[in-house]
Amino acid sequence: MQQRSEETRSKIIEAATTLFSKHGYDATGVAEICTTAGVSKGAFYHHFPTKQAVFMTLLETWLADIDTGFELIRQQSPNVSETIIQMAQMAGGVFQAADVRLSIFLEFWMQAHRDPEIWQAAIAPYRRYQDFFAGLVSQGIADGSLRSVDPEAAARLLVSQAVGMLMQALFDPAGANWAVEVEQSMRLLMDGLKSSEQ
Amino acid sequence: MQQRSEETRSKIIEAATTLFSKHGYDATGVAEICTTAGVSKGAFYHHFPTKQAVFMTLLETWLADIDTGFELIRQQSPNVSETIIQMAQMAGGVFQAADVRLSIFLEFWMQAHRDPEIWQAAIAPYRRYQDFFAGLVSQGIADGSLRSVDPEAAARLLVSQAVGMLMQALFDPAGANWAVEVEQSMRLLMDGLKSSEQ
DNA sequence: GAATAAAAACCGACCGGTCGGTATGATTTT
DNA sequence: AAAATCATACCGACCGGTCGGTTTTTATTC
Repeated sequence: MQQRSEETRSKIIEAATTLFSKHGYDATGVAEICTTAGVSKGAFYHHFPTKQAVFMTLLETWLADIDTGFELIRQQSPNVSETIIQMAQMAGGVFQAADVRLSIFLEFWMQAHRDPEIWQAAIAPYRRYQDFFAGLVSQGIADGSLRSVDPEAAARLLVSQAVGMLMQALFDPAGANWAVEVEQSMRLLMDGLKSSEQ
Repeated sequence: MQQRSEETRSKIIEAATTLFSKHGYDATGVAEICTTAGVSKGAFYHHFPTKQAVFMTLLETWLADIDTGFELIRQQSPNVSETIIQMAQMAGGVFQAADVRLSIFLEFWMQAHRDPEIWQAAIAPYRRYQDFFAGLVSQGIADGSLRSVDPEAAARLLVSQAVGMLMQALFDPAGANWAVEVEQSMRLLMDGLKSSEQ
């Protein structure tokens, strides 16, 4: 049994998660992670080859979470507009619960912008989301619920909206009740995309 | 004459601008800035009390630029939808020309998120933009060109869209011709906000 | 199941190097 | 010559990562 090993590993990840989001990636020292996790530096470098490796692990976890969440929603709701709004609501839930994760996304973007390895790990799923929404919009157009717009463009609109909201919520958390605002904005946006017949 | 003094100061700012955007704030050392600017460390700390002060100076410059740009556009174009789209186009211009500045905004957000001083310097103009667009939308509703929506919500939609596009352009510059995409998305969005009569 | 060997996990002192900032003196400008 | 401006050497703190050694777990043998 490697139970102890898994425990330390998860303790490291947990500590890294909170510290990265609180102080950022660069500002968080490996030593700090270790003390917070109640683990020695040796243990840290036993489990992860480098600080960046921890970051990558976190990233993969977040992305996987989002993927499953999206897929779940898509299966449950047949209506396209409602699907998208529900996804926004899910994002809204993330806003509230996870000050923790949110900053990491930002930090991650910074890293991705400079580090080719991280960029590769990120650009793929990112483009998947683009396609995902384009597919949703196409579906909506096909079933007549949405106006006949360019699905790619509409998808970019949706993704931009989500990203922008995420950013604002991160930047000015107290500026609004973002969980509410997200839904409101999303409905407004989807209203603009709805076909005039319904 | 303080001509020499001004020259060194501007050389420092110029070097800091490019280096911050290329490697980020943390990763850029004061020494690096100095060598790039062809200036000694003593000169640096004669002109700026701290590295952060340079950053703040840059920030104020960007914000002032945006402000004047917006005001200019608003004066030139009386039509609300067109005004907003033109602003988006201006943003598109920024996308292309200024890889330089773009990353700094992101970096700036990171800093702002942690440093109360920077946050204060940033949140004020940010909320100004929010109000600015809310005002524009109100104007559009009043003159009958826009649907009767909540101006605050619509403004948030617009700001989110701009922010989101900015982020995507930064994150995946080669993923699309963003100058074009921005206009397209903005038109799509504004179409959704237009009153049905025109 | 006790003993033992091998492997995995863990510890914490330590290293090379970097960084922001300072101290002090030289050089220019007025 | 006084004041502003710039150059250089330097400091202390810190950081990511290494390393030799210790403890704990697992596998094996009797």
